[in-house]
Amino acid sequence: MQYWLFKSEPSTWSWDDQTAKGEAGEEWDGVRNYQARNNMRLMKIGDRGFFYHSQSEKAIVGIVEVIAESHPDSTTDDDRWDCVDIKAVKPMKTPVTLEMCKADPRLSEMVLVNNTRLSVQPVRPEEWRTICDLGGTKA
DNA sequence: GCCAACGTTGGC
DNA sequence: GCCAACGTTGGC
Repeated sequence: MQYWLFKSEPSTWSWDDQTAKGEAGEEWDGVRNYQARNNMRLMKIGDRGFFYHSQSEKAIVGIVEVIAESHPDSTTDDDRWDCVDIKAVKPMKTPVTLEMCKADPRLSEMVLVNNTRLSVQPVRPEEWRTICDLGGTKA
């Protein structure tokens, strides 16, 4: 099982939008970046991810689960772009802000901290545990 | 709102 | 195949 992080601007697609979809989940579409797409192609059903709000909030706000593996992105005819489906699992008890991640030495090598622009990124198991801890949430 | 970082495009 | 120009993202 792998861990990931999904980044979204709350004004475009927020945690509330995601939870409103319930068990049915939703496509993580609109990704037009090869690295992010390649990460999605590696995902398996049951993999877990953090849901991160960029821009104003800059915090990990919830946990999601992959419910469909990579398939063509329905929002484009361009066959270069694939996406997965994810569903909300649970919110973080306390949102884990970017500031907290930067301040924690255990997270100094996190992609979120070092490559701010990558919208779908891998998370190491130890980073996953650290963030769950900071967020007061059991994985 | 600005700007740095990064990715992509297109001319050569 | 290189590299300059451009566009986009996201933190500040």
